[in-house]
Amino acid sequence: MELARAGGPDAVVLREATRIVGVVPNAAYRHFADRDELLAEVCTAAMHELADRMAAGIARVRGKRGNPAAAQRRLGAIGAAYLEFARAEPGLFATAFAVPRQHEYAARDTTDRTPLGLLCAALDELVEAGVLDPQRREGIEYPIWSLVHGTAVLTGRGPLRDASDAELRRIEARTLTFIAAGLA
Amino acid sequence: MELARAGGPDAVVLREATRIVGVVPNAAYRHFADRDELLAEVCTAAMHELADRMAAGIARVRGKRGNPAAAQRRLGAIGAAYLEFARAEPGLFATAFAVPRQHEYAARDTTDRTPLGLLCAALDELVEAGVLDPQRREGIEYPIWSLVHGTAVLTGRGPLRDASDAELRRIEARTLTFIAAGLA
DNA sequence: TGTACATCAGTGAACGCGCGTTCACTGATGTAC
DNA sequence: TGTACATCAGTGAACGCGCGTTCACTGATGTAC
Repeated sequence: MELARAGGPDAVVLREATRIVGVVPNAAYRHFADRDELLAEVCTAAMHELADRMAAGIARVRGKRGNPAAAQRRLGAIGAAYLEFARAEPGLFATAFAVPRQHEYAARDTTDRTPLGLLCAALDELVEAGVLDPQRREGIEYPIWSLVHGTAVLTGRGPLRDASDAELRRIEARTLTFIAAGLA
Repeated sequence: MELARAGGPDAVVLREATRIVGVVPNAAYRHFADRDELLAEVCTAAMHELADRMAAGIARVRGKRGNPAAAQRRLGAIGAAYLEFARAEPGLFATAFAVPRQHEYAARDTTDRTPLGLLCAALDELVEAGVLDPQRREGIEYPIWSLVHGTAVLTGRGPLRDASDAELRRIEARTLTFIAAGLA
């Protein structure tokens, strides 16, 4: 995780990991079949870290379930936490999306706190609160996820990475506004 | 370009490139300062390739400038070309976004066919055609770009990569619909 | 209560590999006088 | 018209590096009888 945090998935190097732990390189093979398995576990952990931060963002919003304003703020908190994680931890963010496949962590089951699960729950609440038309609910998690993810990628490692903090904030704000417009 | 097409930015290996050309490895240093400079040029070329395909998609749409329906179809063609490129050429797509910074290719100047430039031009036409409220025009290229890019990334190398063709088509369709909703 | 044995994390040494990069060089091509 | 010289793409040989991975091993810990 230390390596991924500092340098992304490519920095997850088996020998270096054993060095950090203070152990001889081949000792790693007691715990992982090979380098790929090590990386896969780091990726999964990074994805959980992201989900945890999103869940924390949601938890910080007061207001009981079903309240329209609270439901909207919860959705906003999800997006904000996602973007914040990508900005604060670019290495972990890149790593989270480097290997694992969908079924491993994007299940709709919300109990295991996956990013997609949390988003779906928030959207369901929005329907429940009467903010989002039930007819528009199905599958709308994908464009929303894409929008936030795209913003994170373009402004992170992507072509917009050189934007100033002010520009960045404006771009992120527009992203969240656009989602609101798309839901209305 | 061959290497990037097949394996993304990491596959752009100096020695392998010289092997393909049929030349001794150090001959490369007659043309590039080092491996990074080689990669940078490949990235730029990949980005141009993307822009070219987008431009070709636009050109395929009939209807004169300012016509509302044609303007909308042109915007749709841009998004479709972007997603099509990401799907058909995942290696080049990843490479295009691996290194270059914004100012090198995302200028608003439309004459040099950059992705952002083409998108902005299409949005300007949408305003001109009376489809998009001029007040909403400023900066709206960013969420739109993010949305399409996010979809390309999540369904390409990302967690949604295992989706079936049918699911993929549905996700892409929802992406374009969401954009339309966001513009209305 | 004591002994034999299995388990298992870690050791030490070594492997082959492909990489980027440096060096002094050659030999063809074009240019100046 | 011919000769001297600069330019420059490519050569051949070598470097050090860090990587993932394999091998036979040790030594502590826990368990069965």
